[in-house]
Amino acid sequence: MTPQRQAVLDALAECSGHPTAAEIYARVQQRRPGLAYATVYNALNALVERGLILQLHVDDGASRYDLRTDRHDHVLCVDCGALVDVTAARPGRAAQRAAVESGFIIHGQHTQFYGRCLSCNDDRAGTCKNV
Amino acid sequence: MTPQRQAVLDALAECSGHPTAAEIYARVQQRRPGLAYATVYNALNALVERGLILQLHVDDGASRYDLRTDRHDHVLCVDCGALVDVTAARPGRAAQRAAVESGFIIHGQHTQFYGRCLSCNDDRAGTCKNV
DNA sequence: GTTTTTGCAAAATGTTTGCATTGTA
DNA sequence: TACAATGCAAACATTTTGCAAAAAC
Repeated sequence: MTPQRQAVLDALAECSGHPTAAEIYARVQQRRPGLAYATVYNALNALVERGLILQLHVDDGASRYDLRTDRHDHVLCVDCGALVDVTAARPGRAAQRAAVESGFIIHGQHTQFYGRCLSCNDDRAGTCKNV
Repeated sequence: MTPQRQAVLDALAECSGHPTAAEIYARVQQRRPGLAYATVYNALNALVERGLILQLHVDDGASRYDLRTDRHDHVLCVDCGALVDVTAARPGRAAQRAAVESGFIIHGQHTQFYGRCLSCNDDRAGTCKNV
């Protein structure tokens, strides 16, 4: 754990929600100006490999990173892109059935829910603050 | 539905599994040489918008496209990248709990299972044909 | 003293855009 | 005629790579 990686981890902790690499880069600049973009990616990849953070692929944009590493699922607002953690469903039956059906050995699972957040649902005018 | 979009749809149907835009582009070249890469993307986006195909974001690489539009889930081999359809779990309880927990109105859900396919599991030497 | 990491720029990858041209309703 | 789609190149966004210098073990 180098100072740079710690700085990236700190920046991730300070960002609310599930920031992208770009957001983490912007935040980390406040503490360690000049830290290279590539180093942020290096650090993020290293942290993901070590299991200290999660990398999420919620849509076709940039990856988002998540400090929470226990098993949990996510709800995405299709209007504003807000991403919220939710308690994971028990793996149970679904994983077992998927294993039988596919012949795969299954290690994990992640469910992504799609919907509309409270703000986007209340006012259809698009004044949701998360946009 | 233009001839180009039909050609893209045909190419998708001919590709086994869940091809990327690049694979679809390569395949469509056989029928309509010279069809532009951007047109393939245009066509894919138009088809996704119309609900004729699905766009999947399984990892940080290229999007994969899926002819199957009924609700179903996917199993990903973390070694070779093979992606297999499986029957979707009933939405039921999990979605409802996610809605309560997040305050979102939830329209849909997709579960991604992670594991290892039969080939990758049998021989750890990496002779899996899907790689 | 060897191995890993950083920093930088440049490359690779995946996708979209601007715009003139073509085709279609 | 109007409207949308194509084709092309170039732009854009995201992420990785190559390599020299610096730091860590």
